[in-house]
Amino acid sequence: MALHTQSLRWVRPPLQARSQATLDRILDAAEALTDEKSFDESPISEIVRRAGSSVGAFYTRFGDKDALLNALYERFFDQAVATADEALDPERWKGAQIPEILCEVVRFLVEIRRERRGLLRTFAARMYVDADFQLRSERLSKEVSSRLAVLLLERQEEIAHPDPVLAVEFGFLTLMASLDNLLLHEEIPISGRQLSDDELSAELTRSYLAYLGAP
Amino acid sequence: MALHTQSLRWVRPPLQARSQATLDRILDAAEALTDEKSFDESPISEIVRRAGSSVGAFYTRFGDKDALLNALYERFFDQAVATADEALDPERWKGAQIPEILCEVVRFLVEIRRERRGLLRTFAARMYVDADFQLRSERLSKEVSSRLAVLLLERQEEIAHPDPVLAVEFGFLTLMASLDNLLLHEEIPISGRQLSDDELSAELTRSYLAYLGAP
DNA sequence: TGTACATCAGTGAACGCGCGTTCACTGATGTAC
DNA sequence: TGTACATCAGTGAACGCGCGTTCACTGATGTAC
Repeated sequence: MALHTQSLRWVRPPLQARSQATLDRILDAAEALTDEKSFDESPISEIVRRAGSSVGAFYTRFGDKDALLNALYERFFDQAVATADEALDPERWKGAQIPEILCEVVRFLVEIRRERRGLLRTFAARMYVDADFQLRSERLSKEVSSRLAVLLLERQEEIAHPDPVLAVEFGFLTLMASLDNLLLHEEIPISGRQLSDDELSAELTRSYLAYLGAP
Repeated sequence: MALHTQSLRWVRPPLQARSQATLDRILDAAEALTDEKSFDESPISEIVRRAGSSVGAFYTRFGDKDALLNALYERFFDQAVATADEALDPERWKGAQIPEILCEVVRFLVEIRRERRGLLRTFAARMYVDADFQLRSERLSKEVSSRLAVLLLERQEEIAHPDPVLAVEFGFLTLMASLDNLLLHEEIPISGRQLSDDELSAELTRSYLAYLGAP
């Protein structure tokens, strides 16, 4: 599985099913904790307690606490790329126009941010503080962005922006930045009230489309 | 001075010129350090050493380390609001159209992010981790946003978006989010190369204008 | 199929380092008479 | 104008807590013959 191939870089590979299960439980417990407090505020002792494991077991898998965060990131990365591959498969969108595509993509990105809010918040915070981590997470953005680019640039005649290649990527970065700001923090009221996810998606889609110069 | 009025909430007020100077030096040293490492990685001992002060002096001003961060924020807040008041004064923009205004505003916001990168990065990271801090820094965004809104909504006939009030604020949030993502991290190459500040400003302005539905 | 041995996996108490915070003390500034 | 006293400001060594990490040990799994 791609998951394990990637994680190898941060985790001593488990050789028995038992230790693989322990590893998974530790990752799950750590991710669950991100919904409650920041990574720095989550001691290893608490993570392993929730995982029904022990500190010693932790250190047979991970070199240090940072390796855990990186492993969490790799796991998310692999899942995200796999999902993007499927969702942005050109076959799937045959005959569709750009607005249709973006509307769906935005909706999907909003949903993910809801589901894995704590984890993504942890990553977002870390990026501002750790340049290496930022580099690694840029890779994910590029990975998704390039797949989306294929789709949109096939429909270049719908794009009025003078530099479509730039526009697609820049617009995507803007979109991601907005998503992180709007959905990973506490609720932010806009023009007096809290926007629903649908309204938010609609505005973000509208913004991306307008920037590209598509209908 | 507004600066001190605000800071009162986080700082025991200095009664002598000498202690005011010490306080300023501590704030300056702390802000300078944000260019080198994160706030968490900057021990009080190092901050005060750079300020030519001492740990004890620190604790006669600040209740704890958090109070320092909050004081830094208050200081920035007051400066930012004062600047916004001046820059977005309706008098100043008599006869100007929206594109002109936004172009200037974006350019200015980019510049600030260059000048105070470390500080803003510290704030950005903290927001993801500390809900109280986020609330406080939302106030700044609203403060600036509302002044910009006055300017733009005076020119409502230039705005095609069906809900101009929402559009102005939402567009501003999107703009700020993008600025933070693009300028507070390490350099991010876009479509193969590093964009200059001018190119970046141009794209961000174009994006905001397009979303509003202005020329 | 059973036995011996090697390696993997896991345990949790103990260690130790870093850093925020305290505190007993010295020096500077201001004020009252 | 000088003196005594109170308060403010500053010093830096010492404390102590939290938490990441280590380590001596037990138990489980796999393998060779």
